[in-house]
Amino acid sequence: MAETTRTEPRYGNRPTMKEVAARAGVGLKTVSRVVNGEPGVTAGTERRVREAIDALGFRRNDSARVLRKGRTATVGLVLEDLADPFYGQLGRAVEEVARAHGTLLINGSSAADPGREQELALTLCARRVDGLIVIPAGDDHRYLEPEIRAGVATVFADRPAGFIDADAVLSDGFGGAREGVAHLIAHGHRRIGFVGDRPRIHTAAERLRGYRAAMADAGLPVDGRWVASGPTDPARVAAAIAGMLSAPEPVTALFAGNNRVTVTAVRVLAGRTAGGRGPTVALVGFDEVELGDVLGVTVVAQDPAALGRTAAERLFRRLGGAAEPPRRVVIGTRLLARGSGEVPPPPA
Amino acid sequence: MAETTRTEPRYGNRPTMKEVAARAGVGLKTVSRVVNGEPGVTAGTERRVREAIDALGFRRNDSARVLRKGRTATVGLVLEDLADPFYGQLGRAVEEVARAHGTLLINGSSAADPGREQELALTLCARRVDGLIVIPAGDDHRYLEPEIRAGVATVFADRPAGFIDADAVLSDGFGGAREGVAHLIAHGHRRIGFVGDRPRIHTAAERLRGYRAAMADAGLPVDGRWVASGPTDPARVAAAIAGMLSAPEPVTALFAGNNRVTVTAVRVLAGRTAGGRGPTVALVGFDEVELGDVLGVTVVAQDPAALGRTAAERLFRRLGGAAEPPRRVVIGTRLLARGSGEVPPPPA
DNA sequence: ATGAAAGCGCTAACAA
DNA sequence: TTGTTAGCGCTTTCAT
Repeated sequence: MAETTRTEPRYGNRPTMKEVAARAGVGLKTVSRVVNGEPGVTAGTERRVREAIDALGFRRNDSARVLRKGRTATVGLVLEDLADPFYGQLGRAVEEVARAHGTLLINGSSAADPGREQELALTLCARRVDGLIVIPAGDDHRYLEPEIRAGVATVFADRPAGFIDADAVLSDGFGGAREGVAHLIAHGHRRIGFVGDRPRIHTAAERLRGYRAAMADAGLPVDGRWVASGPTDPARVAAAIAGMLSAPEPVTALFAGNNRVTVTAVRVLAGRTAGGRGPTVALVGFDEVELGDVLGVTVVAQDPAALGRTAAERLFRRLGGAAEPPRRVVIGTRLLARGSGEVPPPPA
Repeated sequence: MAETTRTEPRYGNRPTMKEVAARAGVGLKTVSRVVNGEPGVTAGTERRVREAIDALGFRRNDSARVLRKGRTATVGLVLEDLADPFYGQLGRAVEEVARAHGTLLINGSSAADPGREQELALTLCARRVDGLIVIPAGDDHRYLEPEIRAGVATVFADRPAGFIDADAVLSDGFGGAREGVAHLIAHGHRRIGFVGDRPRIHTAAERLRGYRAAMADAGLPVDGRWVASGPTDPARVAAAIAGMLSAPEPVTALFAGNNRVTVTAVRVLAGRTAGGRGPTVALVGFDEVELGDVLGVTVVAQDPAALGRTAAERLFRRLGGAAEPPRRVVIGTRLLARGSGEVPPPPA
């Protein structure tokens, strides 16, 4: 045989352009032209090439194309959990914008683990995504500096980047929480509990800040036992709520710092009412929950799709060459009064 | 200059292994060894290489690697809608299995459009995914034959493939629907409505078949006006339900063919009860809805995570070389009685 | 309108 | 232990 080295790859046994060219009796470049719809091929030649393509089941190898062209037409999205409807909606919105730009989206879950966030983001960079949208799990993003310098457009969503200056698209957690808590105060509550995520999470901290601001605005004190910040697994949340409600001076209303907490709070409060024990407790949740309208759950709604869409549009503006300084975009929230937040406190 | 051709790519301005090698004063292959953790490099050499890597901000270009190695360590997942919690959970389960196999998952939404399903699946093949999990939107998958022949392992999930013989992992829609409807019959209902998706969707057809089987088992007739198969947007579903309930001989119970229908049905029925008009209507839904437990919605629950996990495991078994004939795996459902399905019909 | 040659950044094979 | 060479499948450049 003629070859000196015979290395094995070949992806199963996929035909290459070279083979298509041989079969069609044309040059390699002509096949390339046909495959990419470039001009300069006569109808007859094109037909012969297409026949060879179909006969061989040829499909262009995009890895080789990418290697040569330098652009992958791919963007990455690092989110927290694909199974969470909030991120699902956000991701879907990003996907649609990417699609409109002829770009493939690769998304992956960090599972709220900073190490996984970094691993995933860097894996995507190794695959040479043109751009990256990150929903931070960690709070230090300096690891992305070399990538950004090398030209990977990067936008942060839902939470800002840590220790680097970059675009960010956020919900108004402070304003939303403040409005939600003020709503409870307006309905007569004075002892209001806050149950939210770990305070090192930016969104959680902002919402807690909004809670404190609303209380301060009304001249109300905040008892330390009314604030429960930590992991939002059902067990911990249920215990925290139970504690606040069984204290000598129990809270008469709850502000839930995210949708996981709201769901658990609804369950706990439903159980209390069903059992007939204790008075009805008012509830306002941050972020929407499915069927919240039917259940009458008052919430401060975010717009996850707007968050994703805005972040993606910003990313593609950058990819298009926009060189403005990094900006922070804040997306407003909406208070949806549905019943649970309008329950007055029991008469003293 | 020495070069004859100077082509431009270079991905922004990323250093290559060659440049790292030059800076570290070693050969290209030595850098490759360090980057890939291969043996045969002294500690001192390795240190110098690592310094060069850090100084230059080098990151291996996986496109080039893939081109050479022939395996991408990537699998694709074509699902219907990332924002739907059912698919979100399924996707997340696939992601975890892929991760455990050191593989990246690329998922994308078909938006229930067969054309988009095909476009997305073939795009993933062009990127040379090693394997593919498809949740069909269309019902003809012959377009995948060349890909499968070329070695792309393919598994279908939630719905079977059309016109090709391939692995499939499905929920027991027939058995689940039959059980759910039998449950309503056991509670005294004789006129039961079915609201589901378009019958050309395999899952929808199976569930409708289960409904008919349960009715037949009990010797009950099925009035054509009790069956509404079509798109499950809220408007159409609400209209269908309203029609069934306002007929001269109205249905006394509803079986909802998917979670979208269940949500709309809950809304419609809640509205009726709130208005005080008409009797309470029993409801059993196929597939879980969030907060369904709190709302007391009786459902036939699927296990989307099990579906995803099982499909992914099957895919990786194939990638590992398993050559068994294609198999269909059916995952059972569970009836969760929570109240709405145990309401008796009004006295005649 | 068509094709030959070079090379994208990496890894496999082989030599030193 | 380390380096050199060839080539993965494609696009770019330039010649015909």
